[in-house]
Amino acid sequence: MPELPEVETVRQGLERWCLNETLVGIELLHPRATNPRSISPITDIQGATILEIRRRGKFLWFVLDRPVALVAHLGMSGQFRIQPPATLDEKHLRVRFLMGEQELRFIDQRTFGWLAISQLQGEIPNLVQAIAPDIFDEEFDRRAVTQIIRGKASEIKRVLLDQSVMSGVGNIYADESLWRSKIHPQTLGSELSSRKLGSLLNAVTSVMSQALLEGGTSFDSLYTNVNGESGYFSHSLMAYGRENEPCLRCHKQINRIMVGGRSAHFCPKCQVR
DNA sequence: GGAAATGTTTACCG
DNA sequence: CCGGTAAACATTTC
Repeated sequence: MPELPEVETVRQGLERWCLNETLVGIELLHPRATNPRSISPITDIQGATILEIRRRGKFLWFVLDRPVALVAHLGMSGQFRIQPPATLDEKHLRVRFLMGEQELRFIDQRTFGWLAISQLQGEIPNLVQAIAPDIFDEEFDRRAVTQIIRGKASEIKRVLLDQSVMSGVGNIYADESLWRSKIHPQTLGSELSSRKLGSLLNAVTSVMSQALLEGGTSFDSLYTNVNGESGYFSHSLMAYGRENEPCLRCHKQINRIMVGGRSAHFCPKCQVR
């Protein structure tokens, strides 16, 4: 469940089920589930109590009754699930956390996701320090981000995916935001006016807010909330995954090109360079 | 069989 | 330092 609305959906589910729970048992089932930058084995936090679940962009972390946090990134296919201990192990179960009544399970088919123990530096774990605030963060500075983007000689789609500029936007919401604000994905950051960037940031906010209300985007059972339920936003996609289908504004066919090594979907009539 | 998939990091080149 | 590309990670699906 990888972009901001999906990760926030997971965070809310974890908050509902894990707050004030103590991790009485931890079982690691796959070596790649631990990020190499973890300062200690995940099993070291056995006995810790979860006080808070926080998020910045696509990164989640559990605040514990200890000076370290448990950080998680879902990568492409990571999931957290809450299950009764009697439930059969999922095929790609990577880490099991035994809590009071339930198990918290980290499941990940492609193993690009990971967990890590990280030192907290103020509010933010060390592993998340290089990640810029996302657009819903109190610390998000619209004016500063606009200036950073205008200083980039790089294609706007790449800049949107750059988590050190602003975080949380991935391939789906980048395409959707550019479609909504009528910007061609290969327009250079330096070519965009502050006004145009204002409408882009508004589009990022609105598309991700709407997706969050619908429980995120799921194309299949790989992307679900902690109860295994899918979100509905895939029905609202205007550009992503709609190659050769008519633009819902002007009816011209949606194009797909590669930008920064990722697919970019856009309307060649509405989104001109 | 080939290509692509909601992501990040690193190495390398200009 | 900046920007761009390719590869790496692993599994599944079309």
